[in-house]
Amino acid sequence: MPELPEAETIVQGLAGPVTGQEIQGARILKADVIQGGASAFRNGVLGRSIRQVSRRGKNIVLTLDDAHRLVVNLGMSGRLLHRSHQDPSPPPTHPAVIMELGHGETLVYHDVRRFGRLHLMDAPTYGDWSAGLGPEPLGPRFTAPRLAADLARSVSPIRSWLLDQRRVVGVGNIYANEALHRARIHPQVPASRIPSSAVPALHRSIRKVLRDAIRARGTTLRDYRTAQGDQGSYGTQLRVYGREGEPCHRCRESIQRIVFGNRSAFLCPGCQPPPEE
DNA sequence: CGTGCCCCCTGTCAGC
DNA sequence: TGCTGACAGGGGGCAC
Repeated sequence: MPELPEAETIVQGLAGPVTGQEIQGARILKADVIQGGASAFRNGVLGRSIRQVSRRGKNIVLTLDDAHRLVVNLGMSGRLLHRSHQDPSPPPTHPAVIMELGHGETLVYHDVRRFGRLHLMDAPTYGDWSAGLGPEPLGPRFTAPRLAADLARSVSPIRSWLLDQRRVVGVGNIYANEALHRARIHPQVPASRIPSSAVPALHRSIRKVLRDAIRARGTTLRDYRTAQGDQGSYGTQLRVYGREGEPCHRCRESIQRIVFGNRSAFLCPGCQPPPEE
């Protein structure tokens, strides 16, 4: 579910409320979301303070005062919610982990499908993990020349390439499809067959879609919520994702849905010609 | 090694 | 109304 814009929005909503707070209690209701064992997790977080809230790709990273990192991957349906004592909103329906912060405040990991994971890492482990991921698409190391060089080394369909977090982080199925439509590239074009002249447009499209989605506080299709439980509004700006049969805003042709790599891809057959042969 | 396919799990919705 | 199957923002594991 949540891609970079959703994770970024959660980080922005969480930083103020939880930075500096001590984790005074940890109730693990669904142990299968904890990577590496529930008791090690509980022992590792109890009594620690949250020093910083940040993000690596789609993952939310809580840096603790002993330099350990609590990495939260939201999977398809995960939410990371800050709740205060007098919170008027109804209590979460599928809490998996509840961390108590004192003053009646809680940090709740909520996940219906439980594809998400909470992983407590020591500093070296975090470094290794992060080093295995691709560049941040909104960061300085993600440049059009680097993208062109990286694309040239893979025969994967470009949509699959964009979803691979070792290549570039943070792009998921919604924003991959949106960026490819803007760049007028068919999702099944092999990465290495994208002409270098087309790479700057793809680079620009990826960054624009992600930035615009952050501004809209993400896309809520069903499960995603901000740290305060609110919905994101980028759904109204989607040009292809979920619009099968509706007209392309550019050329009025009917948006198509195709399936490969076990996932739906959405495209405009007028704007995004299929790869030859 | 790179690539593609299956599966993890629960909920919702369309079609019958 | 209720059943069945398809499908859903992700990613790990495994076969080739």
